[in-house]
Amino acid sequence: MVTVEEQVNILKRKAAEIVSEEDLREKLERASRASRPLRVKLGLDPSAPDIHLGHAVVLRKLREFQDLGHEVVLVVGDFTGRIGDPTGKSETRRQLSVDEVTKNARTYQDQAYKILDPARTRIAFNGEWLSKLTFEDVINLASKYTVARMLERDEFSARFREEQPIYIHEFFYPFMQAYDSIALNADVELGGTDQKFNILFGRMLQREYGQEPQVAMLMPILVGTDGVNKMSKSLGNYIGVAEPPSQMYGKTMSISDDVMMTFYELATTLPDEEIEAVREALASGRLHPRDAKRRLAREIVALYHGPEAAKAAEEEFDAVFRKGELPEDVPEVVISSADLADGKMWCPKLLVAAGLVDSTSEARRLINQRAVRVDSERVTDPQACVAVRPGMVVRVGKRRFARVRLN
RNA sequence: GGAGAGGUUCCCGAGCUGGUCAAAGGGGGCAGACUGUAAAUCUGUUGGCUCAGCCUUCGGUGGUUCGAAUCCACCCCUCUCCA
Repeated sequence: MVTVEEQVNILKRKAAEIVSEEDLREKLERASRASRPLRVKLGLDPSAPDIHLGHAVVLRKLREFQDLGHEVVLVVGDFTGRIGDPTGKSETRRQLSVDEVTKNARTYQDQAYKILDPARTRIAFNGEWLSKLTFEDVINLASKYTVARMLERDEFSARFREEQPIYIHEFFYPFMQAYDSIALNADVELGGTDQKFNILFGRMLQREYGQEPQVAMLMPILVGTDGVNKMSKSLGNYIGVAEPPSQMYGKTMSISDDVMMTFYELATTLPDEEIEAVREALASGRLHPRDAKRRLAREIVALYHGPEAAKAAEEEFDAVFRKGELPEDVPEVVISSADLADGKMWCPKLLVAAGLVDSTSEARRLINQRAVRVDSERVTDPQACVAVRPGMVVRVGKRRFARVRLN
């Protein structure tokens, strides 16, 4: 049996903030005495089902709760998703159909189980309770908070200051998320530090509804591969947990040295001492940053695909990018022989057909920029026609490849 | 409801005394050089089309004109102030 103190120590590791640690300890104590697990909640956005290393930071913490015997509830925001959330400006976020939500939730679940223990995970859809609230209920909820306090939220205050529109219904998102906590009677809610407002909101609302407030556990936000913005699907700077080993490895190698240690801390499960050792070796110059990053990439791939795959990914990476060889798994594209004239095809057209570029205009530009190769022959003339042979490899830039198959 | 400011290409943001505007500049993206597929730096490119030309773009719809992102009318949307 793990003592409460030990639990607290495990759980606070790597957390950015806990509101409050005292509450957590108390809840753990009571739970332990009553041999009842804590109910730990995480909300999911059903519109972007791909889980990346940023999510993994939070999921891993959830896993720790599970390993200590607690219960995890993943709340799929199907209701929230159906309403559509116009964050930012003009583009109203697309409303999702019921089918899409279930499909996305499924994908999410599959990916999340790479980290979580399915046996101790419960999935809930918030439409289950939110769709039942009456207008009166909603008004009642809304009466618990003031506009001024709502505007304390960073995102709102910034938009207000910059005279950007804030729609009334956006004020309801914190209420919805908080109500989830009430509906579940959550003991703990996890999230990134960017969720602080929403999660604290849950605490306040639970108190209003006579529940014991949940503990807010905030995990650090992982930066994306660009090293600047937070990792997110929409920014395209993410490494997905479901990505193939070679991509994971490559993407990791492309992050900047500056954020490498952050990745060591948040994206690997290495013990603190190991990470410290790497940091010191780097600082003293004993370790080449490239080699530190190679190790990082191996660690990350191994976490999701196993050590074998990590090794293979490294070998392939070396072959492709250090020796300039072709990757093993060049995606095949089928070209219809009906599109050929005399066995040849206009090069820009070929690139479009191969799905390597979006338009012939783009292809022309890339050819002019000497970025296009057919079987390692550089194409320099945008007018060029190339003889299309099965098995030939078309390449754009360093990382876009396609192997041609006829018909 | 009234008064004012605004809606421009992925984003920010010029242009708005009508043609020389596919639209300055910056950011981001992509590509090339240099490298460690790092960063920094330099260079090119960034609507589409078999492309020295043509086609579609500047909130929407109509109009004026040989010609409109630029002028006019109406409409839609955002922000500020007043009520």
